Amino acid sequence: MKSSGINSGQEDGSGEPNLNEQAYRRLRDALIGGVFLPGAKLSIRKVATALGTSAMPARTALRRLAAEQALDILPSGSAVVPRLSREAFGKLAAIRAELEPLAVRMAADNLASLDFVRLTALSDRQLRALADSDPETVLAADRDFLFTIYAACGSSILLQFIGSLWLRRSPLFWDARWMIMSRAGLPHRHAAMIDLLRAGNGAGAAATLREEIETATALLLEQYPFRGPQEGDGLATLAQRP
Amino acid sequence: MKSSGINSGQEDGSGEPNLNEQAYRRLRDALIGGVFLPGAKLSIRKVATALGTSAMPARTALRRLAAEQALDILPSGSAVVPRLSREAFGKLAAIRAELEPLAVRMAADNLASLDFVRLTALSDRQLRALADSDPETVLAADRDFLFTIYAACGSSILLQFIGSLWLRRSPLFWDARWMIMSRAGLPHRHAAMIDLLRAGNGAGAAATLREEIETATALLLEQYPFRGPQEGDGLATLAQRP
DNA sequence: GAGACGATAGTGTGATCACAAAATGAAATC
DNA sequence: GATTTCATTTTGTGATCACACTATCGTCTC
Repeated sequence: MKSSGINSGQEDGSGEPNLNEQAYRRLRDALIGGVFLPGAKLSIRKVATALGTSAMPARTALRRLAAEQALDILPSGSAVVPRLSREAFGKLAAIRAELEPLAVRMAADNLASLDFVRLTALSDRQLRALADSDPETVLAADRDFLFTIYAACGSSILLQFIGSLWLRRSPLFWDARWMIMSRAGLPHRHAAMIDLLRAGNGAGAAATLREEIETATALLLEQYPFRGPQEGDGLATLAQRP
Repeated sequence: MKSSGINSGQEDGSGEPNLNEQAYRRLRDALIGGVFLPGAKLSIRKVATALGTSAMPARTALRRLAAEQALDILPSGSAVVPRLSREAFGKLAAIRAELEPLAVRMAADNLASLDFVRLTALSDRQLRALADSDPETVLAADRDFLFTIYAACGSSILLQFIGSLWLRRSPLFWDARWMIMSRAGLPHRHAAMIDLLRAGNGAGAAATLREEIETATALLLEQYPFRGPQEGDGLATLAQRP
């Protein structure tokens, strides 16, 4: 991926991530890692304290995540981790089912042999984690696998949109991780996608992914207790994370 | 559209838009209206002066627009109006061709008779503006027509994504407005879409829209002088707009 | 004319503050 | 127990400032 000289204001002049960017990344990673439960309120001052910064970087990061749809804003102005209704989750999945296969199709001609080495390793890693009942690694390997493909699509906007969708539903997915773990057939599809992509069949790989998204969505729509109980806000855990 | 009690931090307690939101809307509308040329730099202090606020609302609005992909951020941290390459424009259109028909399909069952009255009026308005050689109204009627449909899709995220795509390519579209005006067949498709939607054929309307997006994209990819000359930054015009 | 250098102006970032609004908890009332 | 009221605390917003970095411009040298 070539750098276009355009970034998101993420580094100071020396190339180090500035405090805005560090706060954003830590919050983003915390969202992905299930630190916050759906419905958790994130106060600027409390996040700043947990991150060890003044209020400004926390505020900027929270507002950025809100603009990216990862967080909602209450009428009071407070940021809150989205609590997805069954309907909202279904619609989010419908958007994913359009955008992620598009990214696969766009990426198909750009994947190099090093990418395939990496994809194979990630697929294997997921298999092992599944056998080891390690949901965190299963979810991470899944994410890394798909984003390795998407990274080759050549569209930073498309990557951003997909990232937003993943962020938005991360808390729910983390909450549902044991349900997802019990689902059969997951690793075979990644291996199948690798084979299709190797064979130059981007459309086939895209269709396989679409089916995977739709299958996972149907499972969750059927089994996940939308609007389950919520406790705690996760800020103590945020302060402890690097 | 029902309010979910969740907003984007856009109003103070009394329901008035706060300064952040006012600055955001004015900048957004200025982007849509072609006030800024692609490549124009938007300094926080200059935008604040033009808007008549302190730096904070301007800064917040610029960062929000950047997070939404409407603006890019240079390595220096300055916000800049995106200058789309031919490739980037083509990819942006590919994303539109996935998301906007999805919105039409999702909206099809939710459109009410008042919506059709409005859609018909907007289609007629666009016809008149086309006859009157009034590009601003043509583009505005096109936008209002489509967003009237999309508003019924039931997904705030999808609306946000589509809005982001429209914002990002607005400066270019404004620049290309006379080229777009010369294109034949535009109003017939909106009338056809209305008929299809009335008949409950959301998939047909979505396919018609997809064809429209792809036709317009092909025209611009062929004829628009990507990386044309750029002058001025538009900040004086921003200060004058309400 | 091209490039390097230095001075100056402009710029974004992060910190901090004040204020008004929202949230919270306790006490009183029904 | 449920609701209302009130006092207090918390909270987001907007303003302002200082600082370090970036951009610009003018001058000098080759």
